[in-house]
Amino acid sequence: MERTAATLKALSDPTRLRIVSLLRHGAMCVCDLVEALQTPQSKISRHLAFLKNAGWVASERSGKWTHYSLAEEESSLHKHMLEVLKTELPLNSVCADDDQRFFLYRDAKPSHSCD
Amino acid sequence: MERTAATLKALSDPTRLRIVSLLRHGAMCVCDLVEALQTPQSKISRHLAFLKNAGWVASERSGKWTHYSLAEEESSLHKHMLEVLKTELPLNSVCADDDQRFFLYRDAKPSHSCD
DNA sequence: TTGACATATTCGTTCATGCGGATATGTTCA
DNA sequence: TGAACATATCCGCATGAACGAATATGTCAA
Repeated sequence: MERTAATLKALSDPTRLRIVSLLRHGAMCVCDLVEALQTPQSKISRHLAFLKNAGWVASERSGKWTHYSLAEEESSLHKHMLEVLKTELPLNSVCADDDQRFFLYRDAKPSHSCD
Repeated sequence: MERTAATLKALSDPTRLRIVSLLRHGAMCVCDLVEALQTPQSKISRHLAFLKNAGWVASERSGKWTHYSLAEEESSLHKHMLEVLKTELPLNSVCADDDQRFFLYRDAKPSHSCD
């Protein structure tokens, strides 16, 4: 029960919800998130650590960059929650705006600039 | 987004998850919850207030007693989350034990003793 | 090896939350 | 009215989270 509560606690912050929503587009590095969310790097990094610790995201280092992605679902609750989040979060205007900025930014930057 | 985070924050505590799980059996008064969860009354009452404030439960006064029940879903996210919780929480052994105690207690007490 | 860059962590502060125990509020019934 | 009961709220305390700003760590490239 403690573990379940901790899993859900990770979803109790607006910045973390925005990150989860954005990551449904696939893996991305911290600088992508900083751009899309227009939020200081240290804040993003801290929330990513929180999400990772709770099992929501996974990270993989690639040279200078660390790519974050949604983690494999470790439990049935995790899996079903993630389905709901993927469906519901994008409907929120804040997340929709993040998506917009993310696509603009991604299309503008040279491909493979973060590998 | 703030509201969504607040809704989910209400699910970030073990006692509150146990309450939500138990309430799937229908409306009950605070004393039922105190019995089933074997938890001090002030603690139950505080968490009920938190859940009510977040929109997860509704209360109705009936004489001396206040009956709590799961609230009408106010949003799509709320609705889908509740479906997941109703399915997943009872699988947890802590909630299963609560259920057990609840049924024993309810069957033992005179009917209509809390109306 | 030095400098530039991406990311993580620390520091100090502020605010929220959780708790048990005590008490307040509100209701019923004698 | 006053006692008994159900529930809500307050107190004092301890812990945890969030934040911006600064700094540390790790990697690359010249």
